[in-house]
Formats: sequence, structure tokens, C-alpha cells
Amino acid sequence: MTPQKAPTMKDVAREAGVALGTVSKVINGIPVSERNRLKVEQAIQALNYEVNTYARGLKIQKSNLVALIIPNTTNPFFASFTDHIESSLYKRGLRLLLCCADGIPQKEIDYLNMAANNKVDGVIALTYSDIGKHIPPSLPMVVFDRFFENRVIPRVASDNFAGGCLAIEKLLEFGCRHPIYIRFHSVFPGESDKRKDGYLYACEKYGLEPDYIDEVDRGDRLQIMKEFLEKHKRPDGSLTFDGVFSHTDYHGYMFYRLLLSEGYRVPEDVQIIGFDGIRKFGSDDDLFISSICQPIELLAEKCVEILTAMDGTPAPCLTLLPAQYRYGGTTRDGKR
Amino acid sequence: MTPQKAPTMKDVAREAGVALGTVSKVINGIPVSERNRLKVEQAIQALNYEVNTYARGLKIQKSNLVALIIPNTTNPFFASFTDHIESSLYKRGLRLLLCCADGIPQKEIDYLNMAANNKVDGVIALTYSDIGKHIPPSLPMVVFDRFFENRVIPRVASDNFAGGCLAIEKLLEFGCRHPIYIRFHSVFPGESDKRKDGYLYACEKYGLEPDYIDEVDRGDRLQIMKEFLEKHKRPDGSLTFDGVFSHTDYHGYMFYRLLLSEGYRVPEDVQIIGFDGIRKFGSDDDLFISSICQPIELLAEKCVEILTAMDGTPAPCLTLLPAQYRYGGTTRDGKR
DNA sequence: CTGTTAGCGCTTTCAC
DNA sequence: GTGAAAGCGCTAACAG
Repeated sequence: MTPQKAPTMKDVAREAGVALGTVSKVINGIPVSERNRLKVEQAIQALNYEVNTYARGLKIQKSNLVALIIPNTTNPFFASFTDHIESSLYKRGLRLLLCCADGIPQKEIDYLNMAANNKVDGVIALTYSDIGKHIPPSLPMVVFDRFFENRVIPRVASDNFAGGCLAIEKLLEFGCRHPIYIRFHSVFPGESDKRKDGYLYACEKYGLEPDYIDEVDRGDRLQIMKEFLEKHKRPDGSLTFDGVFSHTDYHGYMFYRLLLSEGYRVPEDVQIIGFDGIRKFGSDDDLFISSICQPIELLAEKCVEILTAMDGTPAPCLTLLPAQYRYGGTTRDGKR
Repeated sequence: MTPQKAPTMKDVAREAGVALGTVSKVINGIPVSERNRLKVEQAIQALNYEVNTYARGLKIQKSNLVALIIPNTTNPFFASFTDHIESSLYKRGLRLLLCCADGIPQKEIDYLNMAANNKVDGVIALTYSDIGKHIPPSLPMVVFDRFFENRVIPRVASDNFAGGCLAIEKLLEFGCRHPIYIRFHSVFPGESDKRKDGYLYACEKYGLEPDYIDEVDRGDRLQIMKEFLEKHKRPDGSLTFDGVFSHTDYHGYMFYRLLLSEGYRVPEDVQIIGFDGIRKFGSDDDLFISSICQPIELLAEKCVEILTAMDGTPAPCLTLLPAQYRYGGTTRDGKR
């Protein structure tokens, strides 16, 4: 894996018959006589020259590289987020260094350290471990969803609270009387916790009795769902609830399949709304279930925008973007 | 987005009371007196020093960066491939520069140019446009699936031919008598074309009459599927085929839903096997349909392995890895 | 405007 | 062993 050596600026200068500095100026768009500019441009063409990134990076201490720290890209939400981050960066002439941390704190710390030391210009992080204290104080950084207690870092997230409310309002609008809430969460606090707050608020507002699964995710989700379902069956087999707001599409879909396998009909007996807006085979495909969709593209764009603006002006410490309801087959608004 | 300056090697040398070169040696694992090594290591700790990537890169012309050029990360196959590439690189101390080309040839060429000029040490490409002639001759590169006529570049792929055969053999094993094949392809030739060859070969071998959709993908897939279905209905509504081998899980799943919507039962009336092995919500979840699964992790590992070995020894021009059948609900082996 | 030059931080000779 | 010094290719400051 050893590329061969490319022509240098010196070569271009010689070829063009001008001084080194002149070549540099042409490249950096600093005014130069028309005649020289042309000569230099020709020489660049002829030699197929491109600036050496290290030399420039060494000189000006910029890499045009931004690291994205994310658990993985196999989760469709992360995948989509990654994709949009790449586009947003590319538009600005920045490149993406992808760091999949797999939930391994050490790997996140590794990447953070690398980021700290002049490998990247900034970091966007979507992380579920406790790396707050490892964030180098001088590193430009934006986090998605998470909140680190010991450092003030600009955060970007969906308006999870409003999204939680919206889910319940939609369920009610579609005829539900008893919506429940389902969630399996990590141990780290984040903005998405507010989905539940939104649910509880809506219950209060519309006079509903809150009822939910809210457990730390230990991998025994299906078991917990089954037990919950058992407890909510009436003697005749019908259910005491008729709507489900799931914290994520993933778990909502899981519950959906459980309901089907137990002979319930969706959306006739139970309607389901998830959160995230995940599509089956990528961006243009169908949703798994009806969902409160996060504006992933906008979220990504916002992260990049804030990061790139972190030069002088103080960044907003929290930016919330609205999530939208979208039909995905598990609600009764399917006439469309 | 302006990080602050980090301590340099000079600072470490001063702190440790040794010469600059000694520090360099410690860092690069070149023998140094025990006493000095300790002093240097202490100083490094104290200053929280890390080597400057640009300076080192400038000096030794290596970045430890590998670019992955891929259409996007929203397609679950690409997403998974990206994820495994990242792991494989990370294990080797390499970093991943993610380039989503979105099928825009100019973007691929941009990234290729960047790669050519000392920004990355190598490139792994999974691309569906015609960039063969833009590949810099000296750039270490490995391609997945694709074949570029004008350049000899090591290729990695699944054994698509054997996979195609396997799909038919499995369908026969599960009781099918008339398997068809469905494919919507790009205009560029690649290893995956051999899935069809495998299908045709199996037809020949087992005395089956080939019957298939094989069209350039123009986005009118559903329409074409519907027409095909219409043509294969007997007067009594039953179908003239009882098995489907789909070139991809995506289109297989699409066909699956079409069949259901028309009242056919899967796998009772028709069994379906796709190709790729895509999982619903990421790596540990269920398949969409029964499938010939590509060994994505191994494929990624192989790409990295070949790329990193491209120093001296000639690389194999084609590496094929076996694909495996896995049950996913659309075949009749579901007893398990 | 142009050419010259001093480093950016590091690796790697090369004398000692 | 160790330390001094020559660049890697580039930018930016400076003198012409």
C-alpha cells in the first residue's frame, strides 16, 4: 500500500518558469499576473499536480477532515445519519472520517484522542458511553442527542418531547382510547428521554392513564413484551390497550410482530406508532411502521453547520428540530 | 472549527531533558537507553503529547487513511459492508475516510483525485459508474464486485455463480418445480452478473426451463413485476411458477409483498430466495426473506487484507468468497 | 506583483 | 547509544 511520489510545487514552478511562491499564490487564489497565472495553470495540468495535504496541513494546521463517532452503521438510523453527514460535509469541501465505536468506550476514547491531535478539525458524536471526561477541551465538537455533564458541548436533537405528544395525539385522532408506551433504553441520559415525557404530558392533557414498559435494555426485550401482553389480556383474550407508542421503530416493529403472532390485528385491534422513521431498504423505501420521523437530513446538516461555525461566535448549546408523523401501515389513517 | 495547538516533540525533548531525535526514537520503538526511554515516556504523559499526523505524513508519506468509495450507507448492504471495513481497518491501526458517491460519477472522480494525491494510502471501491479511466495508476486500490476494463485492479466478491446455483438447489430441495429468476440490474458489468449464470447453469443441470425477468433498472420495477405476474397466471388464478430466486433481497422482498397483495401465500404457493442476506434492523436482526447471504464481514476483511498487502507481492486479481443459504421465512424449511 | 526565505513537526541520516 | 542537522512540501511574510 505505497503510493508513488507526486510532483511538488517546486516541479510546477520549474515547469512554469516562475517562483515557488507564485505557484502557491495561484493555487490559493491570491492575485497574480494573468500571464503567470496561465503559465502556472498549464504547468499544473501538464504535471497533473495536486497539493500535498500533509505539507499544507502541517503548515496551516487544518485537515479539512471531520470525524463522526457513531456506534455503527448497520442500524438504519445511524446509517442514514452517516450518509447525510457525509453529504453536508462534502458540500463544504470537508471529508468524513468514520469512527464506528461499537459501544466500546475505549474505541471512542481512542478516536477522541486521535481527533484531539491534529488529525481532524472537528468531531460530531452520537455516542452511548460515558466519554464526557475524555473530550479534549479545545476540540470543536457537536453531539447528537447525548448530554455530557462535565462539558458544555453544543447539542443537536429532534424535538422529542413534541414528538412524544404528537404520537399520542395521532393515536387519539385515529380512534385509540388507551395508548401505551414502550421503551428499552440505555443507561445514559439523552434528549430522546423526552419522548416519554411527551407521552406522560399528553396522558395528563387528554386525561389518559399512563401505562408503559420502561426498562433498561438487557436484551430480554421480547420476554418483557410477552409478559406485558399477558398482563393486559382480558379473560376474553382482547387487550386492555388499543394503541402503542414505541420509543423506537425497532421495538415497535418487534411488538407489531408479537401482536400478529398472537393473533391480534394491526391496525384494526391495535395501532402502533414508532419513532425514528426508519425505512426498509434505504431512503426511498417504505417505513416499517407508522412513525414519528426524525428529520435526519436536517439534523445532520445542523450538526455540520454548527461545527463549521464554531470559529468565533458562540454556538447554541441546544438545537431542536421538529419530528413529523408519517403513515407506515400500522395506523388507521391508511386510506390516503 | 479551530483546534488549539498541541505540544510538539521539541517540548517533550525539553521536558525530558534529551534530544529531539531521542524522543522520536522512543515513539517509533527504536532502541534507546532504559533511563532515557522512561524520561521521555514521562514527559509524554505529562504533556499529553501525541505525534502530529501531518508532520509525520509529510515526512514518511503515509496517512494511515483508507478511503472507501461506496454509493451510500442507507442501503443496508452497503451499510454493513462499511461497518465491517471500518472494523478491519481499525484493527490494523488504519482509519476510514468515507466517500459516499451517490452514483454521481463526478463525486467519485473527485474522491479518486483526492485519494491519488497523498491524502489516503489506499482505496476500497464499491462503485457503479464508469470511473476506470480515472483511477490513478499508482494508487493502491481494491474493488468490490466491479470490473474495470482498462485497469487491472484486484477484485473481491462473493462466489455469485455458486450462489445462484445454490439458490435453485435449495428451492428444488424444498419442493419447487418451476423456479424463476428476477433481476433489475445496472448498466455496468460486475461479478454479481454471475448469479444469473448460476441460475441458468442450474436450470440446465436439473432440466428446468429458464424463465426470468432481467431488465435494466429504470425505476419501474413494480410495474414490470406485475406484468410478469399477470402473464404467469393460469385461468384458475394459480401461478405457473412456484419458486423465485431474486437477484437481491430488496427486489425479492418487493415481489414477496406483491404476491401477498395478490392473495398468494408465501411459502405455501411460492417460495422465495433472495441474495445478500440483509437484516431488518441491523446485524443481529431477522432477514427480510430467505436468502443466499454474502459473507460481508469476510469480504470486507479480505478487501482490507489485500489492500494492506499491496506493498510488494502481487495481489490476486480476483478473490471469491462463498455465500451461504439462510432461512428467512419465505421458504418451506421453516421447521428448524 | 514577484521571488526569496523561514519555518510548520517530524524522521532519519550522520558524526560523535 | 546519543545529539545535531537536513529536509519532507507547503504557506506567509518580507524585501525587491
